[in-house]
Amino acid sequence: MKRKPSTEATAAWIRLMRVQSRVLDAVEQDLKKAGFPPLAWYDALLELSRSPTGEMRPVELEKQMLIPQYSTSRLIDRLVDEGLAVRRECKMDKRGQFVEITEAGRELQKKMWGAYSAAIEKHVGSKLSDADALKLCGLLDRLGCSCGDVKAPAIVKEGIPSR
Amino acid sequence: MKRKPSTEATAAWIRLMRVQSRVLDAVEQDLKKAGFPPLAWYDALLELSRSPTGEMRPVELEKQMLIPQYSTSRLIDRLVDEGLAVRRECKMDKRGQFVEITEAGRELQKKMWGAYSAAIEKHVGSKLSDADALKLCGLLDRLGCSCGDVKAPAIVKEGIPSR
DNA sequence: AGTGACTAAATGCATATGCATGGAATAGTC
DNA sequence: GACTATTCCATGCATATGCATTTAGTCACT
Repeated sequence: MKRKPSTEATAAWIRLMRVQSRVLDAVEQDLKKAGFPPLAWYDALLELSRSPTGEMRPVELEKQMLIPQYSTSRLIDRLVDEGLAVRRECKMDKRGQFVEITEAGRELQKKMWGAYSAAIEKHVGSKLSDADALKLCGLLDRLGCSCGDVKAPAIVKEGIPSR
Repeated sequence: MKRKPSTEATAAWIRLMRVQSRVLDAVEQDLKKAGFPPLAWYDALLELSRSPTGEMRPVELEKQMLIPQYSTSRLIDRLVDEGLAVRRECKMDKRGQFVEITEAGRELQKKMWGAYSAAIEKHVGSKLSDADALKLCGLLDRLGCSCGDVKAPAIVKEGIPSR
């Protein structure tokens, strides 16, 4: 295996990091200006709201969101503190628990989507044609295993995406 | 202006975030396993080593790295604490100072590039053809203003990139 | 020369994150 | 049934980050 990346691969990686970081900063700023909590709250609430029963095991949320276990634990803490979710014990597995979204959580998720979708349009949608967006997805898929991912395209068709 | 992004734009954004995050985690893990400090140290040392005089104003470093001022200040603190850089006063502007890379800093930057380049090849280079990498760059450039950016392609030709 | 606006950089305080650890429980094997 | 490895989740401690504020200095204008 080659040990040195080509200049093209290196440039692509650097560009990927810089652009993603810049756009994410802009999106987060838009959300903050609109008075919303961090994007991770939205992501968690979205995953919970998409669950048929409105509840998930923390370990499932952890897998969907691709964050460390201790991050999941603490994110749930914050959602619970704000009344956006509740913890309930899992009868089948006493080690674990369920996290269930509350009505307030569903409301916030919907409201955040309003600002989040506007931010996506502003920083991404207005700069890429649909054809280019599809091309970008295809290229990015080469870098990450997309098969095991949440079916983002299918979910996006619902109009409310997963991250 | 449209308020709602297309499903393609949304999917592209989500994919961008997930893939970048996954690849960055993998790269950071590789660096950590090799016993190196965080990638931000590398970026700062690279910027400093590329300066003709080996020194920069913190505000210049801040602009190159696209990080907040207080992050720059603290990152420099850490580099200085480890003997990788030194702070020197700026005669022309008594408010400011110069940050100069040390020999140890140049050494670390080179050593890190060895592991960093291998990680880029492993997680990016082995998965994208050069043609695809160029396409990816072109698409990403649509999302961010690349004119004012550090001339990454030119820098990459040196074999040691900027982020 | 004086002044107001702006800049460069550090820092206090609060919050978030990284990591390893620990406790309780489950699952698989013998 | 006993035992072991693994899993699920929370958390202590240390470090990093976000933010506003502060201080010292610069610059353009009058």
